[in-house]
Amino acid sequence: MSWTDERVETLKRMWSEGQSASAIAKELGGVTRNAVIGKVHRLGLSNRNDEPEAAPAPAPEPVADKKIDRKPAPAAEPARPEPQPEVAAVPADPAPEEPVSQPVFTPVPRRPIVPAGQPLPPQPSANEISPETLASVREVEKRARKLTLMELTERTCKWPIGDPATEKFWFCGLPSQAGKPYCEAHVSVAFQPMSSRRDRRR
DNA sequence: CCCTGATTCGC
DNA sequence: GCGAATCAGG
Repeated sequence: MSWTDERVETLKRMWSEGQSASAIAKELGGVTRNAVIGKVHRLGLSNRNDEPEAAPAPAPEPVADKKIDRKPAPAAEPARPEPQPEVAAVPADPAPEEPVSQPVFTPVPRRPIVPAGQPLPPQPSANEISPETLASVREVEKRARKLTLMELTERTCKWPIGDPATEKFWFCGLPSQAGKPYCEAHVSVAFQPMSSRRDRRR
């Protein structure tokens, strides 16, 4: 495969979208992520920042006859946001945040909103999940790999376990179902078929 | 071990 | 110019 204009265009587009080199390589086909990265560098767009502002400040230093020893160059780091893969798909909210206290001033600015200690796992609160399934899930969670956010991959179950406000928090991490964000057990509780309950005929 | 981008260097 | 191998890191 060669870098046709079209392929380069796709590369540029995806790269600017924050896609990873491997994802781009996969999309293009016929190339490895190394090839993509190599091309990216050759095209000079390794820096995924195109902020209109942030003028590099030319600072020509017109005066030449000033024997001032300049320091190597401050080189200010713009600090890029680095688009992290969204984990927003996390179901439920085990620890409901204290909804902003009244505009009235309160002597006690904050209270220990964290009961902590309790499992509180039944995420999909609403729906009815068969006790068997639930028990099965609880069982599976005992074998959770307890991964941290960073350790999650496309192939690990991203089901959160525990209370994010405490140390007792981690992600399931067991092998996820192909294409799904969760392992088999968690997929079963995450994706309810709209009418899990005995459909009442009209 | 999974993955990420960065760099090197023979082709 | 190309990209595999390698490096450095989360």
